[in-house]
Amino acid sequence: MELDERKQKILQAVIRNYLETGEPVGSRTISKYTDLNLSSATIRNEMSDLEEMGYIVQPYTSAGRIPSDKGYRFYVDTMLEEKEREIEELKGLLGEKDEKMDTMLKRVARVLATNTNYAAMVTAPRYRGNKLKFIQLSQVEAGQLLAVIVVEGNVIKNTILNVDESLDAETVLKLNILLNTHLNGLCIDEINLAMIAELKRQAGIHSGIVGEVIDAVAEAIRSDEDLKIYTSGRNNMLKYPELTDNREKASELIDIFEEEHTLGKLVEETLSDDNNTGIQVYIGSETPVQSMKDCSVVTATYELGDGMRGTIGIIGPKRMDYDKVIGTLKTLMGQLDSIYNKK
Amino acid sequence: MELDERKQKILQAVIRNYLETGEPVGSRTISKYTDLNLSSATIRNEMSDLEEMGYIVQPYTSAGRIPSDKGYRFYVDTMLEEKEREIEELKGLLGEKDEKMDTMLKRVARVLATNTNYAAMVTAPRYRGNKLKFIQLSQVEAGQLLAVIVVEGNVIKNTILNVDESLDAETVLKLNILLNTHLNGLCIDEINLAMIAELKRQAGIHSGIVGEVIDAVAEAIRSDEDLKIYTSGRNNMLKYPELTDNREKASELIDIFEEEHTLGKLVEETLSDDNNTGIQVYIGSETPVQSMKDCSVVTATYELGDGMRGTIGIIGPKRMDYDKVIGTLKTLMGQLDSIYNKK
DNA sequence: TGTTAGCACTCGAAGCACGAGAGTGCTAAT
DNA sequence: ATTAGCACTCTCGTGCTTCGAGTGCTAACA
Repeated sequence: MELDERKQKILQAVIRNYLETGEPVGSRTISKYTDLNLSSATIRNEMSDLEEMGYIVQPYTSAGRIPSDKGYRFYVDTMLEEKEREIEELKGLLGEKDEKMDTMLKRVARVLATNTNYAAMVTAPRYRGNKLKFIQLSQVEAGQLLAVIVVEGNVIKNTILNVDESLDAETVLKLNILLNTHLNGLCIDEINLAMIAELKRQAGIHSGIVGEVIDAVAEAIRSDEDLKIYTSGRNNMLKYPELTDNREKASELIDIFEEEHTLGKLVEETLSDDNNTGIQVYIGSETPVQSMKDCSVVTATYELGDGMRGTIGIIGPKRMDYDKVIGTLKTLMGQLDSIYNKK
Repeated sequence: MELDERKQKILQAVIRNYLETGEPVGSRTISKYTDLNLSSATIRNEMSDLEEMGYIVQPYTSAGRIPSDKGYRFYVDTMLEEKEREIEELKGLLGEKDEKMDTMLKRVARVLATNTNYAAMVTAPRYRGNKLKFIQLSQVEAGQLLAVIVVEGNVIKNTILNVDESLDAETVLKLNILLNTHLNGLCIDEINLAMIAELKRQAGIHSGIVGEVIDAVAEAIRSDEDLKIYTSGRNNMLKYPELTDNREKASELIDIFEEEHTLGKLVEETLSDDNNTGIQVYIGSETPVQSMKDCSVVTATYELGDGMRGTIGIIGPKRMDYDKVIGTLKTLMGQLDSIYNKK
């Protein structure tokens, strides 16, 4: 059977209507809703076909129809109307490139959540493959060495190292020069064992410290551990009865946001897909996280400068307003881009 | 009417039972439950008295009784059995004094939440009145100056300053020495205008930078803005039907955790009370946050060194296991104390 | 005087029947 | 190919009844 234009129109009408109301939609509604001027009986026949083809389902005999995952997928793939939305609140965020990254991201999450009425998550950019910009060792007190590591994009990482020996100012200065001259401008892949050995050799009796610093640098750049995720609006999930009609479901859903590594899975998936246009939609069972099978997730990758990539995600019910969400994300991407890349 | 020993025993039995079951408790239950060897009829009379005195209430005519806020209050004030609990998982946390503070606190929150089955929050210590330990300026690139500020307790704060001028290494070194010699060991109150003026004078043409650094220091120490709160287990709230029997209630409750300044109110309250023993219990309407009037909140203040104080809070239903929660908090306080203060 | 047994009464929870309404699928007419 | 008509199905809300837990009161008892 073929999905001709009329069937498509009906499918679209069913989905649109269901997105709005959340109720199964019947043939009579469609008959009035569309400009097809068909009677409900005709629509019924068509809907029967659509059901057979798997685009819509009946929750129970003689109820209206609701879209299946396949239906949503078709809708998202072919029927979206790009309505570029203006996110007014977001305008106020621009301009402060070197503002603390985390306040910025936190705010982005909040704006997204309140704007869409879904839950939002934003991951801090992962600086895998990114360049080291600056290292600074300072002796804070005897036996305690503070290592500050700055990575391209002004991401800053502090670590306190405990050292046995007490160092004089000059030694610290020497170490700083040593480290900076050799390591600055390199990305993690370029710091190999040979180089570490050479550094240690030059550091002489302080090779131990160099080792520790290198570890700290590796740690700073290693992204997994540092995967910070900001979320907002998880209570929005409670607004959608189909997601939280019983306690366990609700609890499970709220719980997802507690465990960072669960959300991390979403991120992995998104980032690993290199050739995406930037926006990705997971509908129902398509999501990599099993416990979100009743949700849809829309993710977008943002880029700040060389290879610094983070993810923004919106999590909501399957009947989310894909148009709006995708539009919102797109404008947001644009804004971030113009703040961090063009300028 | 007097609250004689028998009445107390009955009150206690009612509360204990209600804490366990969450169901209104009837006279017959008490009659069997206690070692008083009284018939249900007698208990009924006593319960009638207790109700008249305001310690218990009937949710509706001819149902069992549940404790009122006053009842809980009496219970908490006079009837708690200190069962010092061991929090096994917590043992693993010790020893790492200079570990990153925030991972530590996050973990504390999680352990508390899973251990008690309530929601937990932990605020990072506010270092009001705390001493500056170390300042380090470094030129990261032309026009960008990185200021690292370390406060007692190894709380580290980074700021990037944009400066017009490009400085040579020697100047930066001089500024560092200048700042450190004058400011180290001081707390925010001790850095007055006269001192700032003197510093600026000595900095000569770089007085502008000094000004910015001082601002950054002030910002670093100013606690309100930096009030970080770690939460965990908010989905636990969904486990208690009386808190989340309808959507709005649930949503409102989950929402509380989203807004840091709401939780902040609890903290304010706790910290401002100087002469407390360290643990404070707010029952129902006693809490400073209106939207938590169906909850109880148990907060504790922890101290790390000189005046660095933070708050730990457990939020749950009024029928929370006060014994357990208070016990848990107490042992936890002890552990924190031994890690950070004794050592 | 304090305690207890007995009993009528109250009220919510759970179960059941029933009708209304929305929607379908099929058939026959257009 | 479309549509009107109709019987059928299923959910949802409503009202009714029953059940049981629990109370309050009274009268008897130690």
